Amino acid sequence: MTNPRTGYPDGYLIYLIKQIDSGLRRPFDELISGHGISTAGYTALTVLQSRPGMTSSELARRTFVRAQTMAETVTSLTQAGYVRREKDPAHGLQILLYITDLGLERVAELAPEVAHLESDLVGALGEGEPAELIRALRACRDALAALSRDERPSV
Amino acid sequence: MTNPRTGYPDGYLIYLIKQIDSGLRRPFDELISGHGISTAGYTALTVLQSRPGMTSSELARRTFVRAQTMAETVTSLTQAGYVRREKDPAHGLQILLYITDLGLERVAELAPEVAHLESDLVGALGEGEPAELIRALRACRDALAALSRDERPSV
DNA sequence: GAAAGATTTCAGGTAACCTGCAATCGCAAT
DNA sequence: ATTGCGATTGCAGGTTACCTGAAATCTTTC
Repeated sequence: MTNPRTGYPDGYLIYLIKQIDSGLRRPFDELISGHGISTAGYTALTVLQSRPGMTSSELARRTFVRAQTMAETVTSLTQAGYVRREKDPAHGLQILLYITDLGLERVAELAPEVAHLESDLVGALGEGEPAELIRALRACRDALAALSRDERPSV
Repeated sequence: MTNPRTGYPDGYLIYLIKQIDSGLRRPFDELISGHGISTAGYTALTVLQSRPGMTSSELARRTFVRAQTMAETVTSLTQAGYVRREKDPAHGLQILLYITDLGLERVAELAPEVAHLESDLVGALGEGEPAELIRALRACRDALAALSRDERPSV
């Protein structure tokens, strides 16, 4: 009933994460809709901003979705002019993705509002706690990545 | 660009939460499908387990979804025999929800596997860190709840 | 007792996932 | 070299979990 690793009921951590994600969905969608971009698209765009030249499949692995799902997202971003596709000269098969100036513009436009929502989210936390929270969540994310590598090398 | 409250780029905390939620989706779905229950249904069921006698609308507020959405989930749980609906004698309109023995059975069945997934998730964290993480996430959840109360008293 | 608010229900729609299948290419081993 | 395997990409078809809109019923408030 009570998980010795967490000190709370089994599944409570997972429940909390799902609950927060659900609670973010609406305010987040409100922010970005009206800027001509979807939630999935925004996520992909921010990853491409910090890591230009990824393939769609790499992007899919990083965000824990199937390659086919990410391909759809990337297609609409490309059609909107936020992402540019370039054939990899070394790898005839792969197509490398780059965020365009227009894409950078959209992300920059949204940054203040996203930062504001994030500040609301951590508003009740004390000094240094948000950084600590992020550190812990990164460890969880990495654990999940290791899990999905082991269990489904590629489907 | 960098949020002074988090010490990380704007939106990174939100990104991490969405990423982890996405990473949990597949292993979690794998766990519970095959036990005749959906993700949304499982969530509602665990809440009803700890707080019997809620209305569907209350449940909706708690999980940050619209009342109509929760009504659908509750309908299928009722049809499956996991939830019992009882007219509130004091409030002719409200219908109170109770988890049934069958519902409790399903939740109990799944508890070990959910606990295992959760242990994997926090596997890289040190002594006492999971409890600290949960505490911080609860504060974030409460901040979100306050937000949604203020901005949309009820739509 | 009428207006305002909340709960429930029905109807219709969408975003973001999924599986399955096929074509193409790189790479390694026979 | 050719055969076979894994990875990337593309196309087709579904599902889940959300959403809005609108109406009926009941409670509360003025």
